[in-house]
Amino acid sequence: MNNRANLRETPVRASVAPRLLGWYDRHARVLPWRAPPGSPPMDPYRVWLSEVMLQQTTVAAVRGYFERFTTLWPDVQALAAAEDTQVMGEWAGLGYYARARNLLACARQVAAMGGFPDTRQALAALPGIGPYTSAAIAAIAFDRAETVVDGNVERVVARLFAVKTPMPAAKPELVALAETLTPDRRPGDFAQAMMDLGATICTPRNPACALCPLNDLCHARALGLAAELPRKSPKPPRPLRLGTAWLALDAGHVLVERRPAKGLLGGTLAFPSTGWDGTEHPPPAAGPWRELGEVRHIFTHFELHLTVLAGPPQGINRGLLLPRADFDPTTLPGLMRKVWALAR
DNA sequence: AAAACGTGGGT
DNA sequence: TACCCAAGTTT
Repeated sequence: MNNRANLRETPVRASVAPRLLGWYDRHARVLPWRAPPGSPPMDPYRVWLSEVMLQQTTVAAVRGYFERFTTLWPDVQALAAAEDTQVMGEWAGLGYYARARNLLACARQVAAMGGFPDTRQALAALPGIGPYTSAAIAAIAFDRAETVVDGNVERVVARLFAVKTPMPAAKPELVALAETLTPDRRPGDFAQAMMDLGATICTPRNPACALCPLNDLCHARALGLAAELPRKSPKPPRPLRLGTAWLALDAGHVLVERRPAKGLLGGTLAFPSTGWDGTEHPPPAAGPWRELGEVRHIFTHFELHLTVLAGPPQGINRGLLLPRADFDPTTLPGLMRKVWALAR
């Protein structure tokens, strides 16, 4: 019998959840969207909002946004009634703007339904809620025994069972293994415990195995492989793209435009620019233009160098000429904040 | 099913 | 500096 089959057998496998829950009772991080261990579940609205914000995003980055959103919109009905542009403006800087568009679409569906559905399947039918988020809301907000698999859980499980298959090919195997660990009692706390363990102990590099409540069960540790798992396939190189942005402004006005709803920075407020894939666009005003400088920005799949030109807001052929008093640069995405910073 | 989709912090 | 990574989803 190999090690993995052995670990799957009951006594060892069944000890994971109690062990982890005991650790969580003592070490759970305190977070604004989280109920204390063993407490009644948090409001589904806050669970959902935090989970969407946390998709591919750090806890530190989310805190302020979560605070502002819940202050502005204390429940899903309030959010459903919000203006699209205000929600996009409040999301600005957090990234992955499809999340904001889906968030609002989801809020409106949920408000129309009279509240959040309480099953994973029904949750997964809503915009912006996929396999991870549906399981997380079902487990954390509704106490359902769903298995929640994010990047942390993948790493913990890959190490616990010493899965050497590279990601992302290993994903189905890791999900199946994770399912064998999910307890019927306190599944929400268990899910958060797995994620906390991955975030604080079972970290990508330099895992703190000596502090891990599961260290004596961990096959990767026994094999001296903990820090090397999960393995990953090599990433493709990041290409460089070039473009131009135009800052048409004077003492009283700034020219901006709303980007198309789909695609990169979809639905966000921006300064007019060329496409960044070689697509040319004419200047949005008559000029003359002078070069302010260059902005460099790293996206997930390419690097952008944007030449920024400044000129008077005359002979305008597109966009929206905003009075400076109505222009708030904090409603711009990160790239466009860098462009604006050049003007000051 | 591979690629698109942001950003900031850590090493 | 360069690269990795973070509570993924959509098409």
